[in-house]
Amino acid sequence: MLSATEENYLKALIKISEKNSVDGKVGTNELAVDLGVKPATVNDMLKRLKDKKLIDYEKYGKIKITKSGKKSGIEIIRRHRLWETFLFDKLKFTWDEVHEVAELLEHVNNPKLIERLDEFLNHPQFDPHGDVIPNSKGKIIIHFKKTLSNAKVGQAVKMVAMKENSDVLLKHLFELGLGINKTLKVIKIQPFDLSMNILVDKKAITISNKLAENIFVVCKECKVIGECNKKMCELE
Amino acid sequence: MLSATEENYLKALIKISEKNSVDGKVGTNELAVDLGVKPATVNDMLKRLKDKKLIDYEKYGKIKITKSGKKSGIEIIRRHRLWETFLFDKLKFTWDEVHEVAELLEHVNNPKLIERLDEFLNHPQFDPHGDVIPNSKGKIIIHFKKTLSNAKVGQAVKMVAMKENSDVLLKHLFELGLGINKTLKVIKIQPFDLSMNILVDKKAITISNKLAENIFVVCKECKVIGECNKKMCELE
DNA sequence: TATAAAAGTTAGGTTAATCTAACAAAAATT
DNA sequence: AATTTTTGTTAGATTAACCTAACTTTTATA
Repeated sequence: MLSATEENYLKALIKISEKNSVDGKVGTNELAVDLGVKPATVNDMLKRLKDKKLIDYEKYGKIKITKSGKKSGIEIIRRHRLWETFLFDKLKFTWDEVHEVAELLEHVNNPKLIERLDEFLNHPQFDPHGDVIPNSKGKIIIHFKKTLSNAKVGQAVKMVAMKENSDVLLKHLFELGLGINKTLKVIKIQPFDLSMNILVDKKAITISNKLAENIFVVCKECKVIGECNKKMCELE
Repeated sequence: MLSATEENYLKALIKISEKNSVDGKVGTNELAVDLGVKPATVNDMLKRLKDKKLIDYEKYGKIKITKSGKKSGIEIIRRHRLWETFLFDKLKFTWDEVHEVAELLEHVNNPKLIERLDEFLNHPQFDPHGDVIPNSKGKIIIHFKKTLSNAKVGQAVKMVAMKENSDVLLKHLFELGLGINKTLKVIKIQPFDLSMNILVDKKAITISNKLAENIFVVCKECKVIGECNKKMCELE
């Protein structure tokens, strides 16, 4: 069992090591700054996290999260992002309000709660900030996050997710014949309002720029979600 | 600001003093047993709660919660019961599973979260156990909780709430012309399946016993919710 | 390369929440 | 009323999470 504080350390460790993405190693001060505590406090905690085998760490060395630490940390991130999605989609919080509240809710540790919440939210893939929600196995499906509004005329893209999961959006997409895994080809973009003429299932439809901004796509080459990489991707 | 532990002490104090309803005073051991800690621990906490003016307390005397303590405690109970309702209505937890999870969620202290949740759940008046949910002003509307299935032939009752707030139930009630504050008069009860013929807005309808068990009513005399008292009430 | 700056550590202290063991007061019973 | 039982209190420890102040190691730079 992890305390809320320990969970926050793991989360911070993952966040920082992803930013300084060289070798994923983090310093004591860096962690202290991020968590808003003193380096001495971090030092205490490092001993405990090491005892629990959540980090690899030697005196005066750098901190590296272990596999088990990362697994736990990703679970916290999953909870955080699911709660953010709940607050945004269901309770109508704005995207800038959700983080603070999710920061509290994420420490409620009950696996069934999270699975049911995920189900209730329709297994969302992105939180309201557009960050990927790790799945229940702790796998982060990394795709090259771009909205349809980034696509150029002539490009073929595949829809992989939507920014929000509201009933109105879902219904609208359904009526247009749009959905996850559909291939969309951009035929024309109206310069005036940026609305798009696109081809879906051999049918031409028109969608507004607002809608295009809510649809996440990958380039057609990225056939399997998660296998898209920057060099291959046609989308900027 | 109250810690989760302090919140639990207040909740326990309200619960126990309502049970031993003579003068609402509680003993140290009693509290210790309820909270699953040692009396010595309770003693420490009593000092802190007294400093914060949440309880009245003198050495070797009985504990009495103050007005301010009660206000905070009722707020926790409100959160708890709203979360229970959420878990039951939306996440399809069973009524016996909700308590444990709500016990964790209730300590997330964010007023906007609770107000939005209340709204999202359609301002429920009862939790899945049938306990009253205090309103946002901390007022507990006490009505004589009985379901329509308790009414006798010829009785006129007023609908005050429903046991759950699921979409299916809400829709069903709407289609039948039933809703909060409607007056219902029982015309006949079928002995075979206990289904009822009732009069609503001068229209006769038939409802199943299952539905009748999900509708909370007060006797017609209790015109204003909260002013119903046992002696007056026709319902047993 | 010597030294100053930055980064990291240790020792010792605090607070909340818990404990055990010993003691004191109040209540119940003989 | 005296004694036993129950109830409540105190003192002293522990653990997690924090702190400050002093110290040490590493790194950067003059």
